[in-house]
Amino acid sequence: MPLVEKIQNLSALSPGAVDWLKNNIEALSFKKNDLILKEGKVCNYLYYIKSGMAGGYYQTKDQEICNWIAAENDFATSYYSFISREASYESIACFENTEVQAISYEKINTLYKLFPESERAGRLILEDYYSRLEERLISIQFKSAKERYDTLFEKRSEIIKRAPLGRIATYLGMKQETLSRIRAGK
Amino acid sequence: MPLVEKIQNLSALSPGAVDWLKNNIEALSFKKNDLILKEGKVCNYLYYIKSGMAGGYYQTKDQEICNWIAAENDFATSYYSFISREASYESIACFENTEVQAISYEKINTLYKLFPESERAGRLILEDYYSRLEERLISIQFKSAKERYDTLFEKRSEIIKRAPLGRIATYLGMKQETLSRIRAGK
DNA sequence: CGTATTATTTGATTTAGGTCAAAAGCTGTT
DNA sequence: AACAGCTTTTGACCTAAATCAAATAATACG
Repeated sequence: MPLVEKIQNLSALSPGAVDWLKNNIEALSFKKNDLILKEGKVCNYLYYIKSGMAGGYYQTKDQEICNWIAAENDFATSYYSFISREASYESIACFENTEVQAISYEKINTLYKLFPESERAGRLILEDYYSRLEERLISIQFKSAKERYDTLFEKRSEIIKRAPLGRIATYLGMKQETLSRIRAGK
Repeated sequence: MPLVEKIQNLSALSPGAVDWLKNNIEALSFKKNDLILKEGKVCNYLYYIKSGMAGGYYQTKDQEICNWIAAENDFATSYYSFISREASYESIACFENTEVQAISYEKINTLYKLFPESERAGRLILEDYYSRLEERLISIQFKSAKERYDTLFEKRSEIIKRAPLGRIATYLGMKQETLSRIRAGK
């Protein structure tokens, strides 16, 4: 499903908005391990993954922690940097060769001005980010490592299958060894 | 510091916007243990605490988990419900007798229409909520119970002093017994 | 291919914080 | 003041997951 269709599913857009969007979306291609965004830069794009897989992670004293993992038909951006226009503390990297569609912060704002009904879709995308963050907090605070794994397995089995184990582990808030043992059923 | 001044500190408002705000803010008084918002209702107000203390919490299978605690000069609302217009999963209760100023969702939107420069302040308030949530996730995921307590003690000692221990414990993601032992220095 | 490098698994051990149970301290009410 | 009903503290014990260390397995690359 291309980006425009995905947005349409969130909230209907006028034909004019659809046309305008189609002319203002960029298509980009990344190779496995390419960085889409480097920590310290402002994230100027809302990305949408057509194929492949990418993730956002940040550096702590002694390890990289994965914040989110996005696959086909998922949005991907450094949310806080994108909305606040401040430097991102997270980097975004591709876990596979990845094709994305991207729309810049400026273009989105032009879209809002030209087609006010598009604000609703924009808000829905960003709210979705917020509620995912909330869910993640609740999951880390109250679920056991195995429950967190099982939930991800049910909801996003493509991540379990395709993302690197180390990334999945830090995303789920556990050590790689623990994830490996859970996976082995021990 | 009254609400209007607090907002001015975030982002300057025109004299017209300030006047309009002053005429459209409600002042409300709550007693200790009063509910400001009941779980299941849409949160229609952005509250601002003039005196007292309140907190947001939600019910799990076997306990109430505190999401946030706000004191004098803090904003307080059920963020997700307020922005999405959906039922709140959290309740807001007063931990002390509490005086608040409140502005409704509708009035805020009128303000935005009448005085577009006010959008910036609105966005800053909401971004602040998002980044607090992020900080909390990171803290729960990577800091020990004692470190989490110490951080709260440094940053918000009024909470440590005045909020009920059980609320502080669930807010910090630990058991009350653990918090009590940390406090006793054991 | 075969070897180097990186990713994953397995084993042994430790530990932070949870659980359960009871005691001690507070606060408000008549 | 005395009692009831909270909140907070303390003690003994237990367990999930971390840590440390090493062995395999998978992947990439000349």
